Formats: sequence, structure tokens, C-alpha cells
Amino acid sequence: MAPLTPLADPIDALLSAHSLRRTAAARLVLGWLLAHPDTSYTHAQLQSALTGDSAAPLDRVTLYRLIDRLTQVGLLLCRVDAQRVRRYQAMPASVHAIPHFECQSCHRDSPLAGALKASAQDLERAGHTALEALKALGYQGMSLDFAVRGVCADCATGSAP
Amino acid sequence: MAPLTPLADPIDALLSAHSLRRTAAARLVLGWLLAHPDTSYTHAQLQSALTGDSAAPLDRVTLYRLIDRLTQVGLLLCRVDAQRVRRYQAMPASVHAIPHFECQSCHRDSPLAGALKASAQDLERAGHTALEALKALGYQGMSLDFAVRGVCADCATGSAP
DNA sequence: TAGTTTAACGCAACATGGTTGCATTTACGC
DNA sequence: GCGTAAATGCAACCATGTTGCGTTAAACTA
Repeated sequence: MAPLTPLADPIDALLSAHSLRRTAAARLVLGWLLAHPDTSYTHAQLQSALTGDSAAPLDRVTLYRLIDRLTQVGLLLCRVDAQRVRRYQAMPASVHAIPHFECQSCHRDSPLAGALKASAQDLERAGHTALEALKALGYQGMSLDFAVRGVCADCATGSAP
Repeated sequence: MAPLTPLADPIDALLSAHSLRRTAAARLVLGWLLAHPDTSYTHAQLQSALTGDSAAPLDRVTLYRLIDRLTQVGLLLCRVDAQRVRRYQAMPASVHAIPHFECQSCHRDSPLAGALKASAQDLERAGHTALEALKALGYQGMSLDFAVRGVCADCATGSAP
């Protein structure tokens, strides 16, 4: 049966919740990034990934402006990697406020879990203490970034180049 | 009295200790950055700062290659800021292995001290535990980055734009 | 100290990632 | 359906950084 409202699609819902028009490009990009939530992609990666299976080639500048918009409303997280290129990722619920690992090869990131969970919790606690103390000193607009960066075991063994 | 050896100058000593030639440009750049150890500078900032008081204008490309060399031998630390531009800084003894604050306005950074020292030490301990655990899992080439980023009290109040 | 070697320099041209201006199209509210 | 503002697509532009190559000058050797 046909959906009663166009917002039945969660992606469309997100777009209009942020006052963005539900265009083909927006659905495509946001859909792709939401389907790959743990990895960040560059503009170039997105363009080739999305034009690969689509007939409409998706203009360079349009894509730039689209990801800008999505980032501005908070749907995407934007970061700059060591090669000075911006990487975009569906905004994670919390991964980036808490200690996490970032693979410099596959650009996947993951919270410190398992045996590392205990130290991660320690980190989080200590981090927030520090942050509050700085706020009290007049510091502004702060964000915590606790990352362990390196090459994950998969990439290191070549099982996932 | 004249120095017995040209290496009497600590900057010259550093340069030749790393097999770099003691040229005017190298002395100038390394000297400047060593004199401002807590702040990072972009290529553009370095060029204007250094050509301001010098007669020799210091070629753009030469400066790029020089800071590359200095970074490669470990005399400088290089980072990419939120605007995607590289920032260079005299290699700190430890600041970047330990929890620190980075001001996004003046680009000065400082270890968490004073009232924050206790949480900083907790952070450091927890971070190293996590790092060791990941190493044991096959992760490679890792570095810890625990930074609180924001605008420092000086910049926030406009007393040091 | 002169001669030799090679790192460092300086210029021009190029590359990449990203931005701006503007005319055209299209999603959305009525 | 209709008007309007948002989004698109194209061309030109900009900033940061890189490459190639001939020239200069540190640093080593005799």
C-alpha cells in the first residue's frame, strides 16, 4: 500500500525536520551516509560511490553545497583528516564525545569497548571534569576530543585494505 | 669574544644534529618557532612574520620545503586545523602526548594544569591503558590525542584577539 | 684555501580541494 | 495549478600545497 504521508521514509523525515528540501540528491547522500554510520567519506568518495549506481551524475558543486547544508543542520559530522581533506559522516549519537578509535586507513571509528571499556569510562569522567573546570575559568565553545588514532587490526593485516 | 665553534648557537646545533644545513632561512624559521613554543603557525603566518623584519623576502616554495624538512627530522610538529591548513610548531617535549587545551582562536596550546591536573593525570593513565590494550589486539602505529578544544578565556574576553 | 659535491634556493608551472556568481530548475506552501 | 524560495548545474575563480629544473652556496676533501 502507498504511504499515507511522504514522511514515512525516515530519511525524508530527517530532511524536513531540519527544513531541508527532499530532493533526489539529498535523499541519496543522507541515505548512503546513514547506511554507513561508522565510516567517514570525502567529497570525492561520496561522488564516485553515489554516481556509480545512479544515472544522474550529481554535480560536484551541488554535492559540496549539499554536504555543507547537511553539516550545518547537524545531520553530518565533518572532520579534517591528516591529508587536509574533509571527511563527512552521519552524525553519531555520541561516539565523538566519548573516547574512540579512529583508523587512519579505512576511516572507520569505534568506541573503546570490551576490555577497554573501563579505561574509556575513566577517560570520559576525567574529561568532563576538566571541561567543566575550564568552563568555570571563562573558556568557551568547548568540545572534548579523545581519540586513539592508528591503523586497526583489519587494515594492519591486509584483510581489509 | 668570538665563539670557538659555530655550533655554540643552540639553533645551529639542532640543525646540524639533524644533518640540515645552517642556512639563513633555516636559522630564521627554527629560531622563530623555538622562540614561540606554545603556538602553532601556518605557512602564511610564518612567511609574513619572518619577511616583516628581514630584508630577504624568503621564497614561498623554499619555506614550504624548509618546514617540510624540519618536520621530517622531528624538529617541528605539524597539525591540520579546522580550516584545513597545516600549522607548525616547535616540537614540544610532551604536550601532545598528554591531555591539553587547544585554543581555536589564538592557536596556543597548554597542558591541563592547576585544578585540572588531577583529571589530566587520570586521563593520561586511562589513555595509556587503552593504547596498550589496542596494541595487544594487533592495532598499529598509534598515537593518543586527548584535546579539549575551544576558545581560551583571553580570546573569549577579547583581551588577546 | 681552492675545488668538489650536493643540499638548499628561487622561479614558473601545475595540482587539488573547495568556493562564488549567476542563470535555470524544482520542491513546497498556498 | 501557481508563485516563490530553495536547490541545481555550469564556468570561473581561489588558496594551499607540489613538481621540475636550473642556480647558489653550505660543507666536505685534498
